[in-house]
Amino acid sequence: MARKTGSSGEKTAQAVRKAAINLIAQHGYAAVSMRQIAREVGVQAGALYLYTPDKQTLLFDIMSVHMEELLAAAERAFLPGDAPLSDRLEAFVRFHISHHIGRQAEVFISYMELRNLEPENFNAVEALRRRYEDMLGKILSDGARAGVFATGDLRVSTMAMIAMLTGVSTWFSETGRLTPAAIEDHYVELAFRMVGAPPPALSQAAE
Amino acid sequence: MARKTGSSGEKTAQAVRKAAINLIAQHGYAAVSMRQIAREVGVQAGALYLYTPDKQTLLFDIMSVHMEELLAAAERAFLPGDAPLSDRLEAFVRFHISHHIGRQAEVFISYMELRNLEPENFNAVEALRRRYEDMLGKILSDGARAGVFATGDLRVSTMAMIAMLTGVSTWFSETGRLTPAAIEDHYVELAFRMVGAPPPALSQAAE
DNA sequence: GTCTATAAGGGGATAGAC
DNA sequence: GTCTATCCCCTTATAGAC
Repeated sequence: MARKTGSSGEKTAQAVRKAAINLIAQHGYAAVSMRQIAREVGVQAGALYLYTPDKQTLLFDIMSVHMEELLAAAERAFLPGDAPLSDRLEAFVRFHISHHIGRQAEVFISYMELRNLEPENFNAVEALRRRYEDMLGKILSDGARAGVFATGDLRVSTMAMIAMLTGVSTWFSETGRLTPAAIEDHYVELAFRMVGAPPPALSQAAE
Repeated sequence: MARKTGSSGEKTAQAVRKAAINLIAQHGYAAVSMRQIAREVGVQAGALYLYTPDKQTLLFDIMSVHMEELLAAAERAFLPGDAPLSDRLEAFVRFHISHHIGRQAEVFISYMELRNLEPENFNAVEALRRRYEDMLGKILSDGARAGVFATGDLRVSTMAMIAMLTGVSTWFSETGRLTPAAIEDHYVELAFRMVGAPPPALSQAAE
């Protein structure tokens, strides 16, 4: 990713990406001009085209890199299918919260700017998102089949849990009242109760 | 709201509002031009300024009217503080889901376009949103104090539940597999389990 | 690798005719 | 109540100097 049009400085390429992420998260893709990004980086507007063929590709790269990092990190954090279901759910929740807490700008962009992707790019990003959702879907469906989780409609429960968890990025603040660890614990508790299972920190007894 | 600059046709005013809502929800405030809105309405761009003093006010009106309608409808749907807590939570969840299902465009705008509001307008909309969140917060804190709901950290639980419920607007489709009534039921179940209370459809026994 | 200059077009908003 | 015409500014992207 981070497609170069020439053999330019890697440092500047990263600065462009970072500036674009911050500005787009703050003001929105359509509202941010290439001149603004250039000013933030400390170069002239024309120089940006050494690092991206156009503005649309810059957005697509931000979103697809974010989704690919999310998937790769999720796959590393995931427990195999033969691990206890409560461990698998807990690992997913803790991973999702901690990953999202440190990436508020990217998360925001990946939700908000889908509509500004050209159709081909949109489909690519959506496919990655669906793959991620399915990782939780698999845990919940395995749990429902095993009688450990009560999911009702699986798709609704999956979407509800993802929405609940991702919501952390709308209010989390580094300087806030709660530590990331405390927030993780809390969401683990909520997620377990949501599927009618005893939160791991409280007890191992059946409901 | 829907501030007029003159005494113009109410029908056109509504058409402008509706076109703006649909276009902004689809493409984003910054990406939609006044000319596009005018084309959708079937007038020339200049004529729009009979119905709004400027583009920013058009956005603010859409968002503040949406939030005020939400609050007014919520207050009508709400049960008094002396009603059973489970009834109050169920009423909130059913109201929230049904209200949001029919207003996907407005809901989307009210989340996405906050950053495009000028500071004064932003503060006004945020105050309305906070008032709405506090309505759920009150139900949960009353329930926690009565020992009926397990909320852990009240603010986290409130934000998590709002995020879970509002998420319905990202995937609901009129032509989808599930009816609004079935979706409502499902979210009621999830919400009750989330706070460790027995879903009303299943039983009235304490946990 | 970055700059300046510029092409080509779209933006919000207003004036004044009808 | 709406239209046409227009002002002035900003946009993305490219060309060519350094």
